[in-house]
Formats: sequence, structure tokens, C-alpha cells
Amino acid sequence: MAEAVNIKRLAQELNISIATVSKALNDSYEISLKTKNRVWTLAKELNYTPNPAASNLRSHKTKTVAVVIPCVANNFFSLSIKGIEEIARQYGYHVLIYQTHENIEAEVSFTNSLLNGRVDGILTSVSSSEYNSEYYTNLVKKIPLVFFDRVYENLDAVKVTTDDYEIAFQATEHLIECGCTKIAYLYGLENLPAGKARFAGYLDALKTHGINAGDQLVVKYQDDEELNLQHIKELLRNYKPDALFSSIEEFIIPAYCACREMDLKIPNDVKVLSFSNLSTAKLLSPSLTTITQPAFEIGREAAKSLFKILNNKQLDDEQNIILKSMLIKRESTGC
Amino acid sequence: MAEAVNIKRLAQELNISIATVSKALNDSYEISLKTKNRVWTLAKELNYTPNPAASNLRSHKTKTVAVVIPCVANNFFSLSIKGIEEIARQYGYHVLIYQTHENIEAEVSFTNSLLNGRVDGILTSVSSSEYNSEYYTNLVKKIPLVFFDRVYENLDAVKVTTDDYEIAFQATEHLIECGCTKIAYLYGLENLPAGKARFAGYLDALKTHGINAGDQLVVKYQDDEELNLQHIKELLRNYKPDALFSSIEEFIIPAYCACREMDLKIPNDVKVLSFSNLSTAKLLSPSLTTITQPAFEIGREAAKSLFKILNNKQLDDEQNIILKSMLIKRESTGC
DNA sequence: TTTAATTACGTAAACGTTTTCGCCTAGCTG
DNA sequence: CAGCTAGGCGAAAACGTTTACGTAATTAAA
Repeated sequence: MAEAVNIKRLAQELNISIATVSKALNDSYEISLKTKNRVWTLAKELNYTPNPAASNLRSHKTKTVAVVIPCVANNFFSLSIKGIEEIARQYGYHVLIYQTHENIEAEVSFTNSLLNGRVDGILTSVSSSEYNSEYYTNLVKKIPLVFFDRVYENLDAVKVTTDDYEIAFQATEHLIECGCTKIAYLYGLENLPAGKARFAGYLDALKTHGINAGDQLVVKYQDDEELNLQHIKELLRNYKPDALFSSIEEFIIPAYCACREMDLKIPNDVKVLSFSNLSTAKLLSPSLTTITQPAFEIGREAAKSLFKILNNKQLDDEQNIILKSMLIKRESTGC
Repeated sequence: MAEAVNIKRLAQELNISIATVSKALNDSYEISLKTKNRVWTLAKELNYTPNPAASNLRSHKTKTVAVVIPCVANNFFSLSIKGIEEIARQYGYHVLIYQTHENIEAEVSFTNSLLNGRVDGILTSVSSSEYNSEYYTNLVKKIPLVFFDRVYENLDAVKVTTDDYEIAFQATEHLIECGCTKIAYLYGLENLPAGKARFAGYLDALKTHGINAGDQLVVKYQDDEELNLQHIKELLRNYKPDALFSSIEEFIIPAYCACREMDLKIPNDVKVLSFSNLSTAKLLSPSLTTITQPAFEIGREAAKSLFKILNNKQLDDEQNIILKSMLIKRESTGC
């Protein structure tokens, strides 16, 4: 908008060539300290900042990454983004946000649109609607990509996940120790490894303790709050479980509401436990026992891995980074 | 990464000039429909997408906007971003995210770094640490900028806000109707118009009903959860208010905890009401009466205004868009 | 002293678009 | 038939960087 201040302008005022200015700005070894200082001070004086488009066009580096996630308005993802953004600041990267709304077509469309050099890399937590392994197999060959939490397996890419199986196993044992023998499962993310692992942890814990699992005790998540409420009420009415194990945060409100509407007291009549990053879990009525994933840390780790790749740093041995979740026991499982 | 597919390539394969391809892709009137169709089909066939850097460098348009906010891990802001991102998709814009962590220097540094053509416009909700009107007075001259919720006044820029004064007045009256006469105020955003308006609404409602306000009944927000808890406990101990009016969500947890620790029953001993976008307000113990801002709508409206400006569309008369918040009465004010 | 190596800088091409301007042809007007 | 107009397209410059390569001056090695 104002008089353009670019490299050419700096070069003219200092009576040196454009190339020298560029190299000085990039702290090249070819330029003497004296010249560098002249350039730097004038640049600061004129408030010069390089034009990103020009720089990117020539150098094929954007210093920008994309975050492709289902939705930002979710405690887990907003915390992840917070972590990603903080690391990005440290590394001098910019962060683009794309929401898929659990729609695989949107997901594919977004990521495809990022392959023309708009970003240097992608951080993603994939949508739960479908598992399109083939697409991602090709994608990871085209651009540096790091998965977090909701990942695709058996791909040549870094994955940051949590101990879903173990913590679900542990949480189920907690319910059993509290005396539950008829534990219902509120099933989310069933197409994804994370969802399957949680369910497997649940099933194996039951088996270990000689408890029969039953399909009737499983409610699958629908993208409709009212429907989930109905299903949980039917579950409670027809099969009278003594515990609800919710594998995703989205089941909390319908679960609590269902219990209230059916006049079932938590934890006396039915115990409740959920995966969740809800900050107010301890203020609920009754306070909710949660499995809490380190969402912020997951974002940080995923971002760190991506930036290491982009800076051609050696990745410490492993492509699979697994962080620990926490089982936080509260009143809703009361024991 | 693969064989570059660019305009030049398309031109060669079709035996036409680069200029013609470019114009065809941009649906220019200069090009015949026949040629356009040839270009479009080949472009689709080769999976061509224009290089954003080159396009931006030449055209000075980035199709990108920046969102500068205090923090994404906050129900209000994550909902706003959700709204912004949805509108951005519709208009074909990309969204960059920057978190200031309520730090004015970070805020200034980020926005300055966006003036070199990285983005076409900025959406921002400013930090509460300081009110640096002068900086923004200059900024709005340099780049299209839309404020939402946390705004600077008297600037030539669109502002999307809510009816803070009116709803705070109304909420205070609600507490008075419930029989409260000693209403404490948990004061956040005191440097910003939004914070001041809420406080003014509170004060005026008290005055209207002949109730004296007192400085002792006001607790100001600190960026330290433990400290806020202490201050609220001291408030409750020393001045025994019969209601807590919280002007920001961050006070909810310390307020509830303070009441519990001091063995005060909500709403019998003390009523509680807060500005909040917490989805689980109705599940708290007891359920929380809230003033809920239309965060998602605010994001959408702010984004729409910005894109109208960027597309040189006439703005419908007004620079001030004011949306209505909702007072949702629940058990915590029980009456 | 001669030669090689090193330092410090400049020239110019390249990145992939958009856009101005001009050219050619065909069709129309008078 | 001359002269115009308009439609359709191409040549080339420009956007602001980065970088391969060349070169002159200085220093080090022989």
C-alpha cells in the first residue's frame, strides 16, 4: 500500500547489488560482516520484510504448514492446535487450518489442494467416516505428512498417538473393580485404529475377568445428538447395564441426560466413564471419571516431528510416537 | 515433486500460448468457449492447480486471511474460528491462525508480519493486556481488518460485537429478582470495551434497583488459576456476597471450587452466573446459568464482512454489527 | 615473485503466474 | 470495395525473490 520497500530499494540506497542484499539478509557466508550490518540496519530502519510469495516462488519453501482436522470446536482438537501453533511459532512457521467435518471428500479435496506448493507439510487427524488407506498411501509420497491421534497405519509417515488399548483396558478394569459386571460401550471412531483399539481394550479386559460381552451392550455413535440420546435410553431401558464406557467425548451429554431422564442415579444405579478433554469434568453432577489424552502434548509432538522432517533433521529412531493418557477417577464411577 | 504440471505444460500440449491458457483458466471473456473447454478438460486431466505463490506474486492477491486471537483452546474462540473457517471455505479463502496469549507485543509482531502481502485481510479479537489504540489506528489504514468481540473503538473498521451492556444489565436484574442484594462481580477484560460494558451493565442495574455497589465486591481476573481461587475465597469469606456474577468463562472453575471448599451451597447460599460458551453448563453441579454469546455466528459475520470488503462489495450501511447474547437460566441462580 | 586459493561481491536467469498491448482474421457497414 | 469493428489469441514484461556462476581483489602458498 505504501511505497514498496523491497530488496531492490535496499540495494539502491546502499549502492550494492540485489544479490548481495539478498545474501546478507539470509546471513550468507559469502557476505562480509560489515556489509551485512549495513543491510540489516537499513532493513530495520525501513521496516523491510521479504515478500513471502516471491521468496516461496523462487525457493520452493513456504514456511507454512496445514492442519487438517475434523473440527476446531472440540476440546481435543483445539488443544492440539494450540500445541501445534506454539511449536510453529518457535520454528518460524505459519499455520493454516482446514476443517473436514468428518467428510472424507472434503478431506481429500483439501489435502489435494495443498499439493501445489501452498504448504511445506501437513498435520492431520483424519475423518472417521471412512478409512481410505489407498489415498493416503499415495499422499505421503508427495508431501511430508504427520498423523496425530486419528491415524492411518502401515504407512511411511510419522504417527503420534496415545495408548488407547492399554488405557481402555485399564479403565474397564476400574469399572470391574467398582463392581460392574454389565458394562455397556458407547462406540465412536469405529472405522479408525484409535476407535478399534479402545474397543479391543474394553473387550479384552472383560474377557480377562471372565465377563461376557454382548453386542446389545454396544451403542454406535451417530452424528445426531438426539439419536444418540434415544439409543442410550433404549440401551438403559432394555438391557439395564451397570456402567457406561464412552469412547468419545460426544457421548457425555446424551449419557448424562439419558440417566437423568430415566431417573437413574450416577454412580449408584449406573457408573459412567468417558474419554474426554473437558476442563469442567470435575464440576459435572456428579463429577466425571475421564480418560484424558494429552491433547496439547500431542499437538506439540506432531509439530516437532514435522518440523524436524522439514529441516532434514534425523528423526529419533521411531515413526510411532505414543503418549500416555490419564485415567482420572471421580464420582461418576464412585468407588 | 512429480513432473511439474504448470501453465507452460498445458500450453505446450494444447499448442496455444501461455497467455491464452491463463486467461482460459480465469474464464476471461477474451477466450472462446471452445478453447476454454479444451483448457479446462486438460487441466482436470493432468490434475493441474495453479501455483499460489506465482499467482499471488503477480496479482497481489493471496486468497488468505489471518485470524489473530488470544488462544484457540477456549470455547468462545474455537467456535468463532469454526464459523470463520466455514465462511472462508465458501468464499474460497484460506485461514491462518495466530495466538497472542494475551500478549500485546506478540499481537503487534504478528500483525506487522502480515503486512508484506502474506494475507489479504485480518480478523482479530485483541488481547486484554493493554489497549494500544494508536497502533490499530495506523494498522487499519494498511490492511483490511475486522474486529470481533474484543474490539477497538472509534476506528475506521468493521466491528462485530454483542450486546454486552444490555445482557449484563438483564443478568444482574435476574439475580436481583432472585432476591440477591449483595452481588459480587468477577471482572475480566477490564481494559477492553467489552469488559467495561459488562461491568457498566452490572453497575447500572444495581443503581436502577437502588443497590449500592462496592469495590470490595469486585475481583479482578489474574492469569493464574490458583490466585483467582484464593481471591474468590477471600471475597466469600470477608464480604459474604449472595451472588457471583462472572464476566468471563475462566472464573467458572475457581468460583465453583471456592464455593465447595467453603461449603457454600449453590444456589442456596450463593447464586452463580457467568458469561460462557461451555457446552456442558447444563451438566454442572448445579447446572450453571449462563450468558452465552453466539460465538459461531460472530465468526461467521466477521468473516462475511471481511470478504465483502475484499471483494469490494458495498457493506450494508453499518460498520458496527451487534449480535444478541442469550441469558440461559439454570439451577445455579435457582428461582 | 609467481601462482593458487580465498573472500566479497555482481550478473543474470529462473520460479509460474497475470496482464498490457498489439496483431491478425473475419465479418460488417456504407 | 475500402474501412471499421470486434473477437480471439500471442509476445513479452512484470511481480520480488534466490541462486548458479563469474570475476576482481586480496591473501596465502610455493
